[in-house]
Amino acid sequence: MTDEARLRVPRPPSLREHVQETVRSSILNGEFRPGEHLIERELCEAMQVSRPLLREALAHLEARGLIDRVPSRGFVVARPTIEKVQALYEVRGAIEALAAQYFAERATAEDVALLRSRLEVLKSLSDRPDLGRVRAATSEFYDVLMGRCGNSEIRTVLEPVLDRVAFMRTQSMTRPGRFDKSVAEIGRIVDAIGRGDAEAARVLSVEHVEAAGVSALESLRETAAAG
Amino acid sequence: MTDEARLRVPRPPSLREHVQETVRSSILNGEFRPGEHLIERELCEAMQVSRPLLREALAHLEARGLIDRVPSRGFVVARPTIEKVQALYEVRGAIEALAAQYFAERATAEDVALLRSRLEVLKSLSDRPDLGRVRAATSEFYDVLMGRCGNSEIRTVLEPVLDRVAFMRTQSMTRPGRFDKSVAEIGRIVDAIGRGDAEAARVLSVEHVEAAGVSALESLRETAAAG
DNA sequence: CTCTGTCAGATTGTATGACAATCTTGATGG
DNA sequence: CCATCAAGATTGTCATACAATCTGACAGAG
Repeated sequence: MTDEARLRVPRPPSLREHVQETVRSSILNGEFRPGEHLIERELCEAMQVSRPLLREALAHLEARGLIDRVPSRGFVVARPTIEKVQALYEVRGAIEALAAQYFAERATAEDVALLRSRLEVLKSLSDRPDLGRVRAATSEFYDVLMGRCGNSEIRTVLEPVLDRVAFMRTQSMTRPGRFDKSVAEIGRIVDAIGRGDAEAARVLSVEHVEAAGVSALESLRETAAAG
Repeated sequence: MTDEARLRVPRPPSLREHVQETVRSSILNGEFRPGEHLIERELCEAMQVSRPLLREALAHLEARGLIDRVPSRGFVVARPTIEKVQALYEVRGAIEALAAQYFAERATAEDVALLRSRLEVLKSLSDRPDLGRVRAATSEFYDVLMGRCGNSEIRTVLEPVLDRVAFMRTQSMTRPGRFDKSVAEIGRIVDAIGRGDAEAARVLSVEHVEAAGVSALESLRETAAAG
């Protein structure tokens, strides 16, 4: 780490950043549904910010693929199609596998311990899987995985992908048995990482995301058929 | 493809999109140098657009990692550090390998032929490697690879990564012998794809990007030492 | 009763102008 | 030569405006 980074004094997040994160989390936690039209004036009033500022934030989220722009209609929350979800899970698998591999190869014992502790939180939720808690714990697990895998750019690439399948993930997590299975799979990945077995961590990650993708697609097909 | 997509009438690109692409290409072709401060008023005047519009475009580019925001100082063209470039090449390798693998597994004969034709253009530049032409031909090659590999999301993830190493790539391409070697490596990847050998395409891609990364890091160290 | 054309309202796309907060620069004085 | 301070430049944010476009409702025709 350079001096520049070490000595940086923490700044309060800019207003725009705050707006951005507010909209983002509203989408991630399902407050804004996929396909929903985001009306600028309403959002401005709700957050008490100007339209240019809001539009900056929305442009940011658009670039991350979380919302789509429809010409002359404005922004809508990105709607997952089967094809897109399939593609996203494939990409997610490749990147997450890379993260797990590097984590096994490069992380310190302390990093591994931290990852284990995040896994324990996930395990502890197994009996009573409250959706909000599961989301938070999962997000914290990934925060450690992405942040300490020894590749600073994995986060910038993986985070948008995770955001875009967040909606699917909460859906598929509510399928009976899927959450427990998922936690068990993650546990095996962490075990491999703990052993320093990068190849196993990689393969298990690919398999984990593949299984998650199958589950997500199933629930997507169900809701598509139901709706 | 749905009717919705087939019947869509082409819209002129919005002004904002145009601004965004103009700034992007100015960065990619080196008109704006890494670390350079982008002064909003100047850009507005040069492009004859309003500041809110310009800032929307910049917010978009910031989300893609092409420019950085420095609090109270505005936007600067992202400056590649050795760590970041290293990390970006690692990520690029994983994603590009996935693209090559899927291309080998999923693309039609027509797709492969198109990819080959793009490779031929690259080969034809070997004797007189004009930088602009090389950039254009490389970009067209990747356009086919990303667009026809059978995973629509690889582009959304890989394109920003390629943008962010574009500067390094042009630098490393000017190293004696690197361009020819690179084209030869790409040729072997395309051959593997042509044979439908997905595993070979994957491995060769990883190796290709690794070699490119080594070359990029070498030239980065040189310029860092020189500057 | 259904279809089509039209019009009012809502919403976006974009511009202008403004102002406080902050940063940079250069001048001033010790 | 160094420290200090003032002036200028630039960003962060806002309010407002207006034309272009879309939506939905309504009226009229078949």
